[in-house]
Amino acid sequence: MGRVTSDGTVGKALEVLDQVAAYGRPVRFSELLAESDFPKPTLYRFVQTLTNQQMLAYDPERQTYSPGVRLVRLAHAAWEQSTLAPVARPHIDALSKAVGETVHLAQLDHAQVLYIDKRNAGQPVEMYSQAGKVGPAYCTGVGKVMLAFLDPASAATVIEQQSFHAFTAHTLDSADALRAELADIRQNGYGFDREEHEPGIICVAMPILTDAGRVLGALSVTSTTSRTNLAGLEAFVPILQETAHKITRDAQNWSFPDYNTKETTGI
Amino acid sequence: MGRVTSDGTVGKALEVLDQVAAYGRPVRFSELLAESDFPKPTLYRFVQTLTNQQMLAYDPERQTYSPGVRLVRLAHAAWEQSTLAPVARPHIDALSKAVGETVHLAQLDHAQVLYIDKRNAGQPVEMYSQAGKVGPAYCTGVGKVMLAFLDPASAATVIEQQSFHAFTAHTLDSADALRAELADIRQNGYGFDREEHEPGIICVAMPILTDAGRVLGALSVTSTTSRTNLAGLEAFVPILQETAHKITRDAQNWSFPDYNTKETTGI
DNA sequence: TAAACCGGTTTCATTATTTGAAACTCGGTT
DNA sequence: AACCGAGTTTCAAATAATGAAACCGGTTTA
Repeated sequence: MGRVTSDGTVGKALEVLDQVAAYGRPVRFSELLAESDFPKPTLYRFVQTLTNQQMLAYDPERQTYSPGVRLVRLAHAAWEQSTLAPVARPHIDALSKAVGETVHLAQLDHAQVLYIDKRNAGQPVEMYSQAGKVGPAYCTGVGKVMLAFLDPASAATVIEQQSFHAFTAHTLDSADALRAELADIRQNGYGFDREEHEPGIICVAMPILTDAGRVLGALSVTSTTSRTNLAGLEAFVPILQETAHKITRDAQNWSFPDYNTKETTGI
Repeated sequence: MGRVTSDGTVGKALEVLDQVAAYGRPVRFSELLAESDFPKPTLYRFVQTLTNQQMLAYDPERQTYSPGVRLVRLAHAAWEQSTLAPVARPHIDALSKAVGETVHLAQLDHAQVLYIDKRNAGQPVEMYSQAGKVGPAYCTGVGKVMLAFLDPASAATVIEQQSFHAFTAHTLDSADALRAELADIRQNGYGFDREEHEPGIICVAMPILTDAGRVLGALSVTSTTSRTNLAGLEAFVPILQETAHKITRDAQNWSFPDYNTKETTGI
């Protein structure tokens, strides 16, 4: 678990915050302590401070900690300002309506795929996904297309960090297999998920690149093997490409108003 | 802007994070400095640290900072674990389908309403576009019903902090007017927004209370004066009440599995 | 052309905060 | 009555944060 560069006290506190978030359920202090490098009083004080600050929530009943509501407020601002979501929104609305299947918008965050937005079309697979959720990069359509177009140095670093857990029989199970697949994707300009993450779930994915070729994010259309097949999904490539280009265009022109009232308007 | 109790370095850094988020647009260092109590190098180092930690994102092009993607990841965990959203989800899905109008789920966060989830009658879930957004408590349906059933001491504190900005001609413009309205709401068990926040927008709201009467959150059904009127919305009271009760029941039984794999399953 | 200016960045001695071993509290065992 | 484990507090030593001042590179002003 290589630490980034631990910037002082703040970095350490945020490390603890991450630790709590990683559990995916409320945790007791002792559980954190067992997994932590910090001595007991140090960890204790971090948890106290974070709780004071509403970055953690404490349940006195169960004596557990979980990520706090303040994060929800902060994340709204992050989502609106630091992700592709606001620019992409109208385009993925249109895409979703046109293809009638579930659409995902994702960005790369460290070595993982971070889902930024999603549209469920008509009668979708009840698949459980949401904005803010993270997934593996090596076995999702969006993950692979982003890796494929990442600069070689960064790509190498990210590939290094993949775990290659075999979710299904089709999951790519080694760095070499992944690298071969990425070369393929670079060739075509888009990629598939061939039931590599979940059985029965397939998708076609398109990178969103700047004119200079830098990766901004990725788009995908997801379906099931019972409704269609890879050839069927491939038919969506032109509209995906067009949507990606529109997002690129808008992202590059994206500029913030000189003055934006801080007043909360609308809901 | 009264500081809570400023817990050391971490508290100060988070104060800066809040400051950036409050802008609602990317900000320059100098703008932050002008508004900040911190000396230049101190503020500079906080911004540096937060950026390193991906809590802020730096745009070298424009030389601006905005809340970072790490928050989106963390907030997902917060939303899943520390809010009513996961328990309420199936119930507001059903409610939304039944009433065919926009449904909101909110909680009280400090003196503000924090929107936790929402369903658009036509289009489904659009995650943090609304969730995470904050609004005034004194002029929204959900805000007023939560205040009405808050314990008197907390309610007084919150009322104290309202600004009573007149968004529309119908906005309650004083603490006294608000207190009278709250008494009314306590009487009825539910409340309305009579175009108090936005012209043409009306809603009926229902508190979500524990059996002991503690406020957990609130639900509302929103519509427009062109489509219906208050009497029309009042027809939704029984189903809103039923939904609120179901959420209460589930929230009280809510318990986390003993062991939950950390593996990312599904998307 | 020089001088002042401005936003951003770095230095470094001073100061205040963090740190963690140890010790303590409080329920619940043994 | 002694023990145990989870959580909490103490306090001197170690460390990290602090901020006045100075610096840098680009732009405007005199």
